Amino acid sequence: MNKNQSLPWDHPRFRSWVAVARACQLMQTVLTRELAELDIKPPHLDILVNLYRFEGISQQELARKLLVGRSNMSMTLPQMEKRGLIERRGDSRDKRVLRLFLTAEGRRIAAQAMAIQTSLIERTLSSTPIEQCTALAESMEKIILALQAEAADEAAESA
Amino acid sequence: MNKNQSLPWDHPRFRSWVAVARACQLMQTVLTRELAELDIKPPHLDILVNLYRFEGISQQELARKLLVGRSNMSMTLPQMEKRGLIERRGDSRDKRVLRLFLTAEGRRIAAQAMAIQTSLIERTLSSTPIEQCTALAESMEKIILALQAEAADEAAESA
DNA sequence: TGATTTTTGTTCATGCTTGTACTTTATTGT
DNA sequence: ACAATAAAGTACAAGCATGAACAAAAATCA
Repeated sequence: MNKNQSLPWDHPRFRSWVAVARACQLMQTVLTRELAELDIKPPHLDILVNLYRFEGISQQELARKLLVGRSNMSMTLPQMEKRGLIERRGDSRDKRVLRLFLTAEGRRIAAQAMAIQTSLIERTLSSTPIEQCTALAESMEKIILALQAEAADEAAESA
Repeated sequence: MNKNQSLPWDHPRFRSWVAVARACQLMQTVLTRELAELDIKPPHLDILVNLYRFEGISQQELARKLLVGRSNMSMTLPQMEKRGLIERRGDSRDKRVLRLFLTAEGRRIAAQAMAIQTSLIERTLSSTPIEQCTALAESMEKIILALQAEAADEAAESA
């Protein structure tokens, strides 16, 4: 036998994380389907939400917040601009940066999309009590910090 | 003002889920980097793990477990077969299905990849006590069930 | 000031995932 | 047995995300 005690799926933390990953994947799938009626996808929602909160942010800053590459923004944002959801204005002080704003239409779609997402989350997590959600958030914050440290380490390694 | 109480990011469950999603995204990024030394990516690891556990599974069953489309398997598995990680043998009873097996090399890579993943998870979740991980897993299981119900609903709707 | 380095954003080639249409083989119903 | 339906796998085109190479502008610093 394969000394079963060392198989990954017997480790409690491993099992926990597998569940987390699976839940995320499913949430993404369902959210994608529900956002289809607004003709947008989860990445667009992430962008809209961030522009809603942080008006006038630059493409670079937005990419950092979303944990994606700059080129991703360079591909996606012009599409959203053509669809009239956002506007890109050059910064007067620094001619390199483009500052991002929601249009009226963008704000409207953002509100609807956030309502859909919020509803989905509330529905899905309704069986998990608030205090457990809070504990969950705290665990995740710690994990996020640990992972950012990992990422920074690897980046430094390659430098 | 925008009646702040209704803004999504003020809802505790919303905030919790945003943290979960972010943690998943970071975990995926770091895992991708660490698996690079074995020249595989997270989807390959998922496949290897499932073949490790469920030898002789069909492509269809594998796709279902991984929550991806059949065409995905049809694209990915031949690549892995060419790289000598897996083997596909026709079922003698049902000539439609291909049953999947790890090669010796595949088993070797799978073990190394699982070690990398386990180590990453243990490292990252080390600051979260075991009993909290267990609670986390239980929350996630409930969420998974809720989401599968959602998915089934929407599938039935379109039927 | 003038040269070097950083920063911002774009472009392009690559690879992954998805959905749809299609072929082959099993199963079901009459 | 035969026709109709369902299931397993494949092929292909389209959409996204990524990383590397690039151009323009700003910051650093000598």
